Amino acid sequence: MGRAPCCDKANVKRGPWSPEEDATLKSYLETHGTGGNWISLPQKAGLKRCGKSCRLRWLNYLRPNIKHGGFTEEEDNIICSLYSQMGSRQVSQWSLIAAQLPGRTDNDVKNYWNTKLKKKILVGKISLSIKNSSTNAPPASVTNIPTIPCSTSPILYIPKAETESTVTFSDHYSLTQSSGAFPTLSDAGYEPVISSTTQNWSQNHFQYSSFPGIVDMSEFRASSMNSHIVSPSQEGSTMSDSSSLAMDNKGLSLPSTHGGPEDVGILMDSELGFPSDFVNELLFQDRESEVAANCFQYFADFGYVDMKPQGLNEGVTNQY
DNA sequence: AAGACTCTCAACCGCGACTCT
DNA sequence: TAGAGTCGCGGTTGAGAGTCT
Repeated sequence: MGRAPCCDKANVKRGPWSPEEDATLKSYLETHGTGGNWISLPQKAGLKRCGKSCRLRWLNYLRPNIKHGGFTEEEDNIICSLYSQMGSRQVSQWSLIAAQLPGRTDNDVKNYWNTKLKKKILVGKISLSIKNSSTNAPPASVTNIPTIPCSTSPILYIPKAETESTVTFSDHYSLTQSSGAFPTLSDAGYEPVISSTTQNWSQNHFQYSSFPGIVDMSEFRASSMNSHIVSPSQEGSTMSDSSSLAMDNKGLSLPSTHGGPEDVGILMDSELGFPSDFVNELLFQDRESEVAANCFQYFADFGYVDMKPQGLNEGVTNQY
């Protein structure tokens, strides 16, 4: 037995809102507010709409100060950083991310991620793998995330969860350590560098500058014009000219020896066989270097799917 | 020029969480 | 405490616009 419908679907209008309906809803809400009940609101306002539809229309379109389209690079960075921290199945993920972007709605952020941002991220003539979660730790609170003005290095710091520790380095990269189970960069002998931009942050907020054996892949991206671009939400439709597989976080169920169902970040394997993190544009250049060895071990613990570009390897190789 | 294909995003859906009685 | 009603979320759909062939 299913749940009772929220409204009489036979007697409500569906589909796009007309300007008149918008005006009616906006006028009513500006005068009366929601009255704490969206379900009864359309009847009071004289609209033949479902209450949920009214709520959605207001929140996503009519509400004051809503911004549409034209996401900035800074907003891109914030979304990527938060997404990679939260994973794809974090409850309230999109609303939490949207909360960090004034004027943006969760629907906007979600659409933007699914249609544009994933493509930007997935640019690169390298095969990709997806790393699953490192932790069952509670999600980091995002309400206190400081963002650095664009005039400085665009660093976004994610506060530590109770059982996690996170080191942030380069402009976009961080490593999260869960309950001391994985080596950190400081384990490898690197001291944290406290950036001048971090002076108001907690002393736990470390920024690492550069690491031998790890290179910034963003430089590669510019030259990766023959990349395989994937729209995971529409996989299959956009890949007709490529042997690459469309993958997203929900597309794989990876075994984890460390718990958590959420996918956090995405690992790739370069053509050279070195692990990399394409979300954060870092390539572990040298397996043998001290840091890379530690980090590689860190990633290797998770297992990953290795996908080779067409011509190098047919199909998908699991490396669990 | 036109049909096929792709992309975008507003809107809908179902479900878990929450609130109220 | 249980059940009904409602809210708010992520996932998904599909119409229309844009682009390609």
